[in-house]
Amino acid sequence: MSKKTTIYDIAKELQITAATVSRALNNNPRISKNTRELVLETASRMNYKQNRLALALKSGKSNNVGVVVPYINRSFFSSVIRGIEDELYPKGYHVIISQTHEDKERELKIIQNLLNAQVDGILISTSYSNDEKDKLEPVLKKTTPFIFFDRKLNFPDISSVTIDDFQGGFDATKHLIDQGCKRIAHFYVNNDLELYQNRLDGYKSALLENGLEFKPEYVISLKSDMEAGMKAAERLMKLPLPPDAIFSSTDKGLLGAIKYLQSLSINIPDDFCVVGFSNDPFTQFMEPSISSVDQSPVEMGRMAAKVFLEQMASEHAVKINKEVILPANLIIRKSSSKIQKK
Amino acid sequence: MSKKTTIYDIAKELQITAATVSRALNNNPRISKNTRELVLETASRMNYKQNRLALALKSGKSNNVGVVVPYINRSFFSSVIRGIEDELYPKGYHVIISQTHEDKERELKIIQNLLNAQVDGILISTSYSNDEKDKLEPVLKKTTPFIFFDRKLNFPDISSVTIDDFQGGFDATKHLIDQGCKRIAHFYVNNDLELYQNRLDGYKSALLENGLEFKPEYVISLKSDMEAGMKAAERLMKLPLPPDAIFSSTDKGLLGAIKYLQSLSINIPDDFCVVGFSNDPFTQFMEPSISSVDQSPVEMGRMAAKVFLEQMASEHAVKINKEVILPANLIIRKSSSKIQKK
DNA sequence: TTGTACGCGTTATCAA
DNA sequence: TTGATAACGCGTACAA
Repeated sequence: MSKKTTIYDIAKELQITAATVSRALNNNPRISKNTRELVLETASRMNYKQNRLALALKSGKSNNVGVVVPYINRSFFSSVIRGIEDELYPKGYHVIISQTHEDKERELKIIQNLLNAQVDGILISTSYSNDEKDKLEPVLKKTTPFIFFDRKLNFPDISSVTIDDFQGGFDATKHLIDQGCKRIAHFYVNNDLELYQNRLDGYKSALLENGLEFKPEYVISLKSDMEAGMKAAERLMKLPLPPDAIFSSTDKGLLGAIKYLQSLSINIPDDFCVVGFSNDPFTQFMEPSISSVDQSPVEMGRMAAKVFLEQMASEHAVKINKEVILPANLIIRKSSSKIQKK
Repeated sequence: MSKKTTIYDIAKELQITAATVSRALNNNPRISKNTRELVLETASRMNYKQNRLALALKSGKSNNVGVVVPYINRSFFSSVIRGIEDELYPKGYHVIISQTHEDKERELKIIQNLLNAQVDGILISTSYSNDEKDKLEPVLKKTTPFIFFDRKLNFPDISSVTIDDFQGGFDATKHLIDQGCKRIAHFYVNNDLELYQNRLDGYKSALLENGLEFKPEYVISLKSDMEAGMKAAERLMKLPLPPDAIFSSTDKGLLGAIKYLQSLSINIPDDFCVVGFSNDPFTQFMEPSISSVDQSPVEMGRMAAKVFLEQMASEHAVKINKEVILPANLIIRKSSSKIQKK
């Protein structure tokens, strides 16, 4: 209805000047207790609300932070955002969400757009690409702080928060070996994100350290969905010497494999053990429940936010390049508990 | 590095005035083709980016929309947001996310905050409360468009997008009856959100229309978690005449019940049928897969965004009060397929 | 302690 | 077709 009240309205009402009102509102010491109280009172009576836009324009600080993810309704990403928001909201920041739909072009546009909107920083989990590193490069040269989480790109001077994917891959594989599995296959997701490579490396390393041979035919490249997982499992089981376990870089892919194995009446975990990656919520509800490597998404979000805040605090200092690597936590459930299941 | 270039920088470079630059940039017809091209060229050369903040202050339109939910990492809410963002981003809007943590005080502060940030509208799924209707009321009187989705409050002149919870409850119950279930229990979530009441009403209505008696002892109030679901099921099964089916308003609660029933070696669906509500992703992966009422969250988000856009389009017209009710879709899976399961 | 004046980056109005 | 100027709402350096 009525127009929004500004400090000018309050000033007029009180026969003083807008500057005085501003001072009163901002707890500026250079003002009498009397007028301050008067202003405060009138402000609340007139239902005054500060216009953050004007403040932002004036100060050059919008108090908005952009968060860019492929899709916000993926459990992992929404949880990271949960963490970011939890950490940033109390500090007065608002979180602006954008989804790239796993599209590199769109990602670039989104970043430009956020920059136009004068966000104070951008937290991003980048989309797949094919050697298009350069595309993002010019935009990263800006003064606006960038922080990668989970899916990072290797640029100098850009901070990142990731988990230890190598360790995750290693632990999962080692765990399967400890269960007595001898022929461990791996579901690999084939794109340019180095995190999948790291998990694969962890897998290899665990095999070798434990005297098991690395067999290329046991590594299947697939997309992260059930369908692909079923096909991958089928391919594996038709090998002359089929594996007796799978460590999968994707929970969804693993799910497909499980369905396929069950259709063959293969018992999990007695005949075949599996471990996934991501600890997607559904893994704990399945029967059997699925072991998976947890990525602590909420923690990751909080940490990314903290790194951003640090960056802001050290204002004009040299650009910080902080690489935080969170631990990967293997969650052992029934799907790989051959030894002592209850 | 270098400061951001403004239209003044371009103007100076070209020895013209900022107004002219602005006109060129905005395809204003009142400018010569020559200078326009010159400006456009120089702008891109100097890497000019429009400052949306200044534009927002000037125009009174921020092109930001606030979205308020209890927690963004709940599957349902993150999917609604997915829909909202998908619809709004192409129209040039940015989505600002806030979480109430199911806290009414916080919700109010968040709304004030978003209003201060000059958002063009607020899409909200409200938190539980206890008759605190009034608390939100003053803030809803603002000119800024509000739109409720899923969890609505009954205020005049406020649009809403919900699903037909009554129909959902009715269909789920009717389906159980069709499966031959005679003693159907209901998990009810007890708070002031009318949607749970509507589901209960649908349940009652289906019973009565089909000649089944409504028994209060078959309706259990609980919170939406596994623990509560287990206890609720235990209580039901210790009744002199235990039920043979459950229609639950919450998937998580139902999950607990299923775990309990399975611990009693009760076979689902042969001995006992269950249907949940929300179609949480995990329901389709379980064994047996769980029937549930789908709420089309992404669609709901898109629709809420559309209603907002309509509201914006009809600018100074009378406040629109649009109540969109989307259909509830019962998804039948194994957990309630007693008759013709494959 | 308070008022005056300016600038943040843009667009719109009016005049030239 | 272009220029000059005001205005959006706020905070602050400077002057009083």
